Amino acid sequence: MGRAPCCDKANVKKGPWSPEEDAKLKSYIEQNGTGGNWIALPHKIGLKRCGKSCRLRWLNYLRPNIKHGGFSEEEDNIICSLYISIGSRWSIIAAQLPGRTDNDIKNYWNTRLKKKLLGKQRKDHHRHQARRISGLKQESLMMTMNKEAVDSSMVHISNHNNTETPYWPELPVLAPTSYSNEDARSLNDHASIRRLLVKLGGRFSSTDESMHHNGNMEQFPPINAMSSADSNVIYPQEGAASYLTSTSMDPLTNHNYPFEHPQFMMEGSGMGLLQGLEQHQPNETRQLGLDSSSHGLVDGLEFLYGDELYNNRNGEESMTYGDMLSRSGSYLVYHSQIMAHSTNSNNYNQQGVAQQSSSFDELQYSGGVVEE
DNA sequence: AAGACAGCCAACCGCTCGGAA
DNA sequence: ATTCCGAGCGGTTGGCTGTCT
Repeated sequence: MGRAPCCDKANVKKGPWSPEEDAKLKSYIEQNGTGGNWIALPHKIGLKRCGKSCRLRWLNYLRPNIKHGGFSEEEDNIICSLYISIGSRWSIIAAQLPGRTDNDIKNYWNTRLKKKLLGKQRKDHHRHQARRISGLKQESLMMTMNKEAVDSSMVHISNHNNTETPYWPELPVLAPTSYSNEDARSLNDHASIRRLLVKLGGRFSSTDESMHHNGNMEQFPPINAMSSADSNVIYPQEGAASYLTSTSMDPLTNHNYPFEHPQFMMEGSGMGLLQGLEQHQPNETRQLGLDSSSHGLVDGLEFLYGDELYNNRNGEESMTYGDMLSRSGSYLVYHSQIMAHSTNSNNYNQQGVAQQSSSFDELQYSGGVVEE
């Protein structure tokens, strides 16, 4: 026997909302809030609508400060990079874009962004194909060697080259907003952030865990350790230094991204990454035993890495796929922090209005040290 | 001018999760 | 410990609109 419906389908109106219905719902919620019960709400105000439908209408359309359409380039970048990091978790992505709803972003992705990226990919595919081939054999060997790490869903955060400023897409500054004490406490709650990341498929391995004492590093060698003689493995540092609490530095606009100070590694990030990539290159990423088809991994990341990736293939300093993964993993961590922060700082008032706080200032985590 | 097609987006559906009983 | 139920989420659908032929 199936589950009982949430409302009487026969007496419920479907389809587009009329202005009158909108007005009724909006004025009621603005005056009284949702009352914490969407199912009962339509009966209270005499709407022949399902509670779920009311909730959706409010959240996606009637709620104050909702933006529709007109996505900026910066928003595009955030959506794309988060999608690659975490996949289709639209609510989390939406939390990073004030005024945007998950539904809006989902629609935008499905109708425009995906095509935009795939179009670019197809175009660039032909342009770059020849260049790829030359570097492919060596890279695929490395990736095969790293297969075990990937199979373990592990991307170990490492740095391609400490002295080199990597190319990262420009990201918008998320304007700091004020916090209540409670918000600040919650933001400083490492455990809650970690829980979120665990929930998202990742794992903190921070200084309070035994990562750098118990041989985990050996168990999960850094993915690019074999791509260079001096594996720039970053180990967590004892005596955690606050990174983002330094006030003069904007954590987003300069290049001192959190992943330059990683103190943790992520499990599952590789799978999240690949999950996202599979949308772009299903056949190729599916074979992610990372054989010669692993160049598919690169496709779809071009917008993150620019042509540098391909251009470098001609030079001596060519970026390896291991580097790619490392950077991607770092980027994931970076975004995971955004997510963690967002989740902890987003709260909803009684009316369901998102109280978005985007400051990074309260998000503390320990710094890292690079072993050369 | 009109039919076909594609794109877009609001809304629905069904599932999972978590809290309350 | 179990069941129930509402909230929330992501995937999908259907209809409207614009463009092409």
